[in-house]
Amino acid sequence: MPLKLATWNINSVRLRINLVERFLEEYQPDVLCLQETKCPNDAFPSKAFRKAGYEHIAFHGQKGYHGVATVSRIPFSDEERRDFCEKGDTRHLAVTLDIDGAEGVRVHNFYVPAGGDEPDREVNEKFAHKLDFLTEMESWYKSHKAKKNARMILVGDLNVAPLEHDVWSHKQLLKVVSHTPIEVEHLARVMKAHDWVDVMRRFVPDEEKLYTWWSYRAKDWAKADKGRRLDHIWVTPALADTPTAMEVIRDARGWERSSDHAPVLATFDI
DNA sequence: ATGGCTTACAAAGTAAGA
Repeated sequence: MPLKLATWNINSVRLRINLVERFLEEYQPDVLCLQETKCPNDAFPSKAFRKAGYEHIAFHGQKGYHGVATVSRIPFSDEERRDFCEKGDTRHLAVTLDIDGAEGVRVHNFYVPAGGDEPDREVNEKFAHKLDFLTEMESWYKSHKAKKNARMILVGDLNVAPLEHDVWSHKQLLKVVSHTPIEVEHLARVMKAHDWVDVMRRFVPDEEKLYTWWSYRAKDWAKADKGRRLDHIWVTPALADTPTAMEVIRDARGWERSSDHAPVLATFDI
């Protein structure tokens, strides 16, 4: 069956609930994973999602910042919220989609720490946290590897743009957090831990520019086009042959009072 | 000219994003 799944760093789900509704209406994903919901659990706008046909809702939020949520038209079970780095923050949520004739597909939704300004773990504890978070992801997925045929999708704002053409200027961003070699190495180790497949780059060659985030600070973000690919969709080898389409919904970045991230939409034949 | 903006918050400036 076809499965349409989207990931979007929404930068406040309450402020932009109208944009989320528009996105669901126009693009009709089966599953939407949100990051930076900035919303405590008791204030999550579940009603709007149910009204839009997304009856299956899981969230993991806190006051003020961070927060992830997964909403779905397909039933799911086995909700899991892992506390990476024992910070007590809200950066991970996993569910298992109940898909016919299969043991289910596990969807991991991540919001990896941004890492602050200075790319040096000795002087910047936010950067240390980011690297440690990635290292913990690596060891966690290594421990999953016993289940070699696990059918998993990993999405979210990973806050790392790994390839040269995942940023507008490789040279100018080498010392800018999100594109430094040490972050790229850490992310590569996470990928290797379960032989994750980079779904977005299956559809766009490595030599082509591909972004999901554009700063609010540019006067004209579309014209400057100084983007970065911070948001990702990965699958385990068991699902490597299932992706049939992928699109960055750049249009949504231009909607009135939009998030600084665009949604990424992928279709699978599961 | 990448940081110029944007968000949440028991609210004026602070923290956070990246």
